[in-house]
Amino acid sequence: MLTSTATAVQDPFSPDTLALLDRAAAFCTARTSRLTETRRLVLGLILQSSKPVGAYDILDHLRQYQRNAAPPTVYRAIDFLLSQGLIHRIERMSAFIGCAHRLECHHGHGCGHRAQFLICSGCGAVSEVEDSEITHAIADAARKIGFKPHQSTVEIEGLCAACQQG
Amino acid sequence: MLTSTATAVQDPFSPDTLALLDRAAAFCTARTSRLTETRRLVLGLILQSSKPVGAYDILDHLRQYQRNAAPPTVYRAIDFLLSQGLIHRIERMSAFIGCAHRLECHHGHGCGHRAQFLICSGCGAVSEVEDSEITHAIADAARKIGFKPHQSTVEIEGLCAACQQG
DNA sequence: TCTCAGTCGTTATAATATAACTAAAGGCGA
DNA sequence: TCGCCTTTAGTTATATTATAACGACTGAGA
Repeated sequence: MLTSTATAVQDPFSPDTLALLDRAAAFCTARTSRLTETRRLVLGLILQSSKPVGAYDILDHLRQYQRNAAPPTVYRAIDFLLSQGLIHRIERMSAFIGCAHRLECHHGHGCGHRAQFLICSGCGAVSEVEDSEITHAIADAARKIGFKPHQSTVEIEGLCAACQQG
Repeated sequence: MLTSTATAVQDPFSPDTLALLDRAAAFCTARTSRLTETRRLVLGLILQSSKPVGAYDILDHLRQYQRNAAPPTVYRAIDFLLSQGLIHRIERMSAFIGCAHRLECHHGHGCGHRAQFLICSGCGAVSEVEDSEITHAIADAARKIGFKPHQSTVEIEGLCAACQQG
């Protein structure tokens, strides 16, 4: 058994997060994309947070594990994770959250990417929903004016159930 | 009649823009808010553009008329115009466009603020719609999970009718 | 083994936005 | 009109978010 001198910092994640990271690794393997160590750390840091996290917050935490991490380190990982649909960017906050549907649902990995986000101005938490009424309404509205939609951002700011009690 | 030495730059706006600025001035007067000269210039510069404009683009142009304009000059004007609903921020672009409904419709000034934006990745143009299906779908989805919505951002990226021809 | 695509380290800088403090201008009641 | 107070604007500095550019390393396949 190794003792602690010069030992690298332990993997910092909770069992829940570790389980999600395992799913993410499997997901990437299936797509022949590579969840490298840096990418895995960044994803873990995002998943670990109950709120969206900014790139420089991620960087601060990442530096506990990789002393020479720099902004491009984080942004490259973020770009990868976005491209795989493993995280989402919340535009209003310039921050990132894990994708609930990629990693948490048990219905397989094929779910669409038509997510909407509910941002609580009380506690800062963001929940992701996939509401087909919204999705269809958007598609219809676009079609009506001859616009061919490719991707949409829906961010709803307000008060979550818990914060309405306070 | 004054001749041109040291004359201030002429008001730079097209007749269309000037008409909109007149409406905006009336709108502000009615609300007892003040469309000051700087705010009017910034609004004019935004309205004049067919695409969303960034704060520093505005600043560059503004400096033709106010040599000592600085970032806060522009951001203060933007904050005011946003607060009056005279412009919108396009989150995905960190840029601003005039509010079509405040200034262009002839149905009075009371229209709601539940706008959605269609962003063309071909030409960069953004059009604003107010689609009640989308608005209702969002309200319903929020209610379903006990979330009290306050404001929402809907930005749909894709190809406009014209750019689909190309 | 060679090569190529992909990934990462590193430095510098671009682009967007705000803090903080001072001064001027405008509205308003006495 | 005067003085007071609120709003607006000038100015400097800095915070925050994001990308450019270039070289080195790595791992997979020809």
